[in-house]
Amino acid sequence: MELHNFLPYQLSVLSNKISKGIAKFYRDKHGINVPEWRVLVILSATNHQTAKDLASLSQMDKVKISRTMKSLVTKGLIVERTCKDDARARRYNLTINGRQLINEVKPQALAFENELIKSLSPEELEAFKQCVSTLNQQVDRITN
Amino acid sequence: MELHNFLPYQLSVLSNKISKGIAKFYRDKHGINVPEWRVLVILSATNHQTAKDLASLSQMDKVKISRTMKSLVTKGLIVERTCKDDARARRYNLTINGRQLINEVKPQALAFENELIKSLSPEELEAFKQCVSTLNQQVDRITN
DNA sequence: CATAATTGGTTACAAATGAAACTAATTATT
DNA sequence: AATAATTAGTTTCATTTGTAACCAATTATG
Repeated sequence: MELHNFLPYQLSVLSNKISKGIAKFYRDKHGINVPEWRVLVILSATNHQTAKDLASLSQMDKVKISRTMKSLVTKGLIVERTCKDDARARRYNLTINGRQLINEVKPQALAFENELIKSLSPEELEAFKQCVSTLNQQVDRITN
Repeated sequence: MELHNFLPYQLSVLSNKISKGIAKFYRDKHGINVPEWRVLVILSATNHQTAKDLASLSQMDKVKISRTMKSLVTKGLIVERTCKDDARARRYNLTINGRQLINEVKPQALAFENELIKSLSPEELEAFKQCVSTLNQQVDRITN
């Protein structure tokens, strides 16, 4: 077994490199981290979610979400509103600033992704994404 | 932009799930973590490396390696020997215990990988690995 | 309807991580 | 050969993360 040929390792290295590359855009210029970025992206598509929703949509655990929401509120990027149907929960919405940030960073993130997948042909990319999806289901099957 | 369609996100989720799945084997039973595991795997293939070598081979930074080596020595899984040609460096070798651990965990890790890639056809897998490699080079190109 | 079980979210504590400053040895430069 | 620059590795400190315990509200059960 060579670490370099071990798929889990290869994926980990690749994924970390990519994440770091993109994080650079929003960390350096806007001082937000990966969990914050993910929550903002989700809210920019489907506003007005609860922490529980966001945890599920982002695949992050509830503790991380809790801390992230607190931080985003402090930074003025989202607002917290009470939840009519459940007094334990609250719903979150982007503020003007939050939306502005997203509108600024999103194109850069997409450009990065584009630059990246430019190295694959459309067919290769399609097949690749399909594999990622298949593998994802398979891990779930194995680990549950 | 939907987070679920964003390749960097998909890869991150997949990679983390897989890593956790494998880490379970060596964490629960042997109390070692991912960096420790990686170093042990490398040493099991090519013993007698310096910290610098291990950092490069494992793609982890020198601080993490430094801490990992210390911990592995403490756990009796590797031994530290002085380096003839450079008094700053030392070389590391697996102990009997270290080798035993690797021999026990490696098959489980490989079995996990096998179970995983079973979901792809040999051609799909080949193409997938090729893409991973291409993307890796492309990230390096972009970020440097 | 009272109580038990569950659920949404937070807090506290320990461990992991990253960046920068640091020490000591080596190599390069003059 | 003396000094400057680089390199191997460590330490320190602040930030992030994970686990478990926790509180309060909701739902289920007898």
